[in-house]
Amino acid sequence: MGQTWSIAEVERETGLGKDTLRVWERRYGFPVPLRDRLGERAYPEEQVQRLRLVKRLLDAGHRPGKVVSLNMEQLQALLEAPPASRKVAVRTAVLARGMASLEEEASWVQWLTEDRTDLIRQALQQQIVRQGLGTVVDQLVAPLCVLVGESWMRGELSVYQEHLFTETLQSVLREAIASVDASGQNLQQQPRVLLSTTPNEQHGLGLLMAECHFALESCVRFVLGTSTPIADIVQAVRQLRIDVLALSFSAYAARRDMLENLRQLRDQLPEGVELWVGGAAAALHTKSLPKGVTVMHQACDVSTQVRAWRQRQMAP
Amino acid sequence: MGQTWSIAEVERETGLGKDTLRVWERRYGFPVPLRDRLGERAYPEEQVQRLRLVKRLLDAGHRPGKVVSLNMEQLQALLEAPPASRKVAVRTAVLARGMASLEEEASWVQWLTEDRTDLIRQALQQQIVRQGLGTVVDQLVAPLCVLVGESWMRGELSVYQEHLFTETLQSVLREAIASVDASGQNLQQQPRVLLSTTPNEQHGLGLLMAECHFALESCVRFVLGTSTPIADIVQAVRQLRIDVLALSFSAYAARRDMLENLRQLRDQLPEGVELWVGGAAAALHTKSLPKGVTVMHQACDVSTQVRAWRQRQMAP
DNA sequence: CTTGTCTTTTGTCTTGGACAAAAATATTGT
DNA sequence: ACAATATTTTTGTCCAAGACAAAAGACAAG
Repeated sequence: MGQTWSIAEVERETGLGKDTLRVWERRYGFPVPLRDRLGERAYPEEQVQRLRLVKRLLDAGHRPGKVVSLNMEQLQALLEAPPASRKVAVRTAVLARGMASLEEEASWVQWLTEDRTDLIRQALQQQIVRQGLGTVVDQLVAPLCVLVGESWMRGELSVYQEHLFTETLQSVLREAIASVDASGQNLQQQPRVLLSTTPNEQHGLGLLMAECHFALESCVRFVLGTSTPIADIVQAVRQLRIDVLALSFSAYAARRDMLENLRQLRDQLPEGVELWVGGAAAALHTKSLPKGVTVMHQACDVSTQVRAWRQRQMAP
Repeated sequence: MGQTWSIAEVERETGLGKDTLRVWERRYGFPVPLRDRLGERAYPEEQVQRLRLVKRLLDAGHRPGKVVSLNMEQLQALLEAPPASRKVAVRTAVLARGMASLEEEASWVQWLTEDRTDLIRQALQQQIVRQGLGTVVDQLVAPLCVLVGESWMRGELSVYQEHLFTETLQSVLREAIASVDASGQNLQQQPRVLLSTTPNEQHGLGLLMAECHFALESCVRFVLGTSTPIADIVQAVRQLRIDVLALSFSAYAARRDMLENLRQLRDQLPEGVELWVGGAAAALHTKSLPKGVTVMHQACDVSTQVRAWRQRQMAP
């Protein structure tokens, strides 16, 4: 008799809300947890595993009604099939085109499956020296993230390997930023930039890639890290006399939350403060964004926009 | 007529669960939100602000029944008063004793209120060169975190300033770790260490301080970052052939979750893998921990324990 | 001062119904 | 044939009031 999970534990473990889990039980007949002596739901390990696969498929664009009641084999089959939604497929292709060759791709992910983060770190550092930080971020790191996301989706990578990958990238990029800062500052007029993510957004990698470009352009940067409440972002913008607020939204961001947060920010920010957003979130690449929000479709757009900003400051 | 917040927004903004907000309304008569045309709760800004203060008092050890129904002035008064709970007071005193002098304390926090993170960064880097990384982590960084926590509690610091502080520390410590690694490896037998936090624990600073000591002892380190599901921690331990699993629990960790997670880990980890825990969580310093868990009461305990581990490996 | 027992407090879980926002599908116009 | 608009289906979140166990406080006894 294996262990069982409470509904709160399953929420943490799978990222599916309590209300959602209960309503699926009613509608689709899965999951149907056991009950403990108190009548509370007790999910067996096997159902939690199945929920993990379902969550992956939802993130990949599938619909609950189609996948929640499928059994393990059917879920596995779908995960290995090509992306269901056309939108997802297109976006992936756009992002991944930077990678130099198929062989290279294979070797990076291969290293990850073998837990050789030391090799990844070393190779990245070498590439930065050879090609420069900007190029590496745009043409290596960004496509690599997409690749890793896909491999993870297909179940070729464990969660821990993805964590390890993220930490390795962070470490390398932070080091690179530090050495950019050390190599002297440009004296032109520079924007004061605030970098953050909105509440419930825990992914800081996109922010770090953006910071690389801001650092290369010698901007004055203030990094708040992930998941800052809206009210506090606004306060920081005011007190730090920020020119540009840069936000990042990951692929896991809920469309609804993202739009709501952007709307609130645009309303509450002082006149003249620019709002730049980027990241893998699909909703960013649609037209439904509030006015006054600038979208970075690729990491290198940051550099372009900073130069445009300077021009605007010169001749207003 | 100002804007209002939905219950989900208030949950994100204050950290108080939906269920909790509803049950407070029943029991204590606060908050009593307006209702939108649909009958759903719409919290006015003023009540959200009051909830933010209540949350701070709860984190400081006050009890809901005593503080939820207080008005703004009464809450403000309590926040400026000394810590209510004796336990909290004791713990704070222990941790803060490292700081060299009262004047120094004042100036660090002062810099923060003036948003001079550049000065903090610079001063820390200087101190690392003068006194060494280990000493700085134990006697400067750790007490500083406690001080900042207290100042924040009293409302002297904004949320964004606390975020800024955390990011600055992270940046400095990561750089320091990188240069320790660069300065050559010890060839003695070293433990393979996995560093992480359990689900819902977003604070990674404690982990980073621990990593400093592990780095100084030339351990082989794998960093998973924050909030890794238990099952994935266990898998990582197995596949990476880990000797020591190091976890960090912040002051905001829920006692219940922490004990449950530790129990599960201790059950699922392979024989012979050590489980070391540390951090500001009050529950760590009680005796109610499962067997087979080693507590680091201070950051420098890490170095001591690593040396002890080596001895045990030599003569088993 | 510490240790064990009793009482109050407090967060989380329960049920089934409801509805709007999002997505998919059908229908219309060019 | 294709683009824009209208209709239908799907889906997540919210509501209510009640229940109970784990945590914390109070009190007693060694």
